[in-house]
Amino acid sequence: MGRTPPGQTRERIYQFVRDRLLSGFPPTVREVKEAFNFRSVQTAREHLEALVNEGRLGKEKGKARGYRLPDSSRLGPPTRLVPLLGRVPAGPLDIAAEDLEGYIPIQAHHSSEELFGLRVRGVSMTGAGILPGDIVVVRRQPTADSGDIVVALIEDEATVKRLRISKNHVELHPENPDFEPIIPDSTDLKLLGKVIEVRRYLERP
Amino acid sequence: MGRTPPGQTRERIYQFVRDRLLSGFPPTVREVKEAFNFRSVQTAREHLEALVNEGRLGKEKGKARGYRLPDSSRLGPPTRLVPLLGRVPAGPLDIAAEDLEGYIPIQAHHSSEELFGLRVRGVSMTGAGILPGDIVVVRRQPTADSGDIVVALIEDEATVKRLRISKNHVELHPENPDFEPIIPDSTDLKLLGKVIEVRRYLERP
DNA sequence: CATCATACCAGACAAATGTATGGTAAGTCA
DNA sequence: TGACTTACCATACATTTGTCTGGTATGATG
Repeated sequence: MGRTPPGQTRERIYQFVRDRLLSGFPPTVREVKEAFNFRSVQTAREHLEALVNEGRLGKEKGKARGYRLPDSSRLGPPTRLVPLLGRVPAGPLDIAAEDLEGYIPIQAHHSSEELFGLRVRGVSMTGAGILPGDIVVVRRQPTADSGDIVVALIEDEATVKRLRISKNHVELHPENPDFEPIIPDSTDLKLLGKVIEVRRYLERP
Repeated sequence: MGRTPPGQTRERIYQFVRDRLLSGFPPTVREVKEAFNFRSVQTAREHLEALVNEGRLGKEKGKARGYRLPDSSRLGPPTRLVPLLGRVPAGPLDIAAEDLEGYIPIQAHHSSEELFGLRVRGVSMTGAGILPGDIVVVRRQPTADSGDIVVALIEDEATVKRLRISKNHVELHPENPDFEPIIPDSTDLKLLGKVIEVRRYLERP
């Protein structure tokens, strides 16, 4: 019976399970057994239980595929995939397939948040470090605070701007001196949400 | 026996299952049954099977939690958690616990890539849309091309700059007119890697 | 040497989970 | 009206999956 030094297989099992969990399809104990060519399910199970006892994995006891990444401050909030949209619907996030560019992984602090990604097309926000081609991650909300960077729909066209609220009206400010603020008619403006994250991919895969 | 118009429950079940799959924990048929207060497992199963027949869900037949998003759903490359470092080691990525600020989820195109995140501290790259507090995602590599944005160690201090390579020497250029290019002595320079992504979190959790 | 901790195996059992069969009820259409 | 489609319910069975009990073997330590 071959046997590895203490801790070596454990570490490889942790990485296998972690990768499976991040890919969205948790393994069964038997899948771990097969992945490592053990002859016994119990071998896999003992490694997994040890990882749970060390706090590196969480677990829903007795449930199929029940191992989880733990909710710990080290790993941060749970990760989920959020749709990257080519076009934003005005209503609820019923995503038509042709509007879906892909998905991006986001650490979501509150699971009730409805998030989406949108690709920036213009240069009106370069002064705020938001360049064409960047992706903004937007939390859907119908209102925002003055000073927030928001995504708004004006006559069915989505735009990223800084919101300025005064007594009588709302303004959408660019962060680029070549552009003028937009003062939309209130019936033409629909605020979609607040930009909570900006991402730039510098390299094509 | 209450009953909804055709297609309405189906749509809500699709969204429930899709969100569970995007969050990384696929549901059992019984979990769908309970989420929708059905009295019978078979009700949930029939909706799920219909979604499979419509091509909106995939499935590993006979497997627990076997429903999947179909391959056409453009999920992108697998996600991994990449360490966010407070200090960059000059050697291999053996991370001391005090240097680890947390983890960020990255879609990794090549599993052999060694990645880390680093928080930007200065204003020398604002012209390139990289602001203080941003996180740069770095792929460890010992060389890069002229024009790449890189992370380099100069006298044990990590800096983010644009690399300029000429015949005789290497320069590290800021993207801010208030700063001068750095022309390091070649023994003082260690190139750690290339910046492949920039992230800005606009909101504290 | 005995003891302990760790890494593995074998087999059986309990529970979770997927699946199948038979059914009711409502709405639409010819 | 009958036939068909769809949305639900009830029950049972088959299979997968988690768990437990008993075991061997190796290396380190007192």
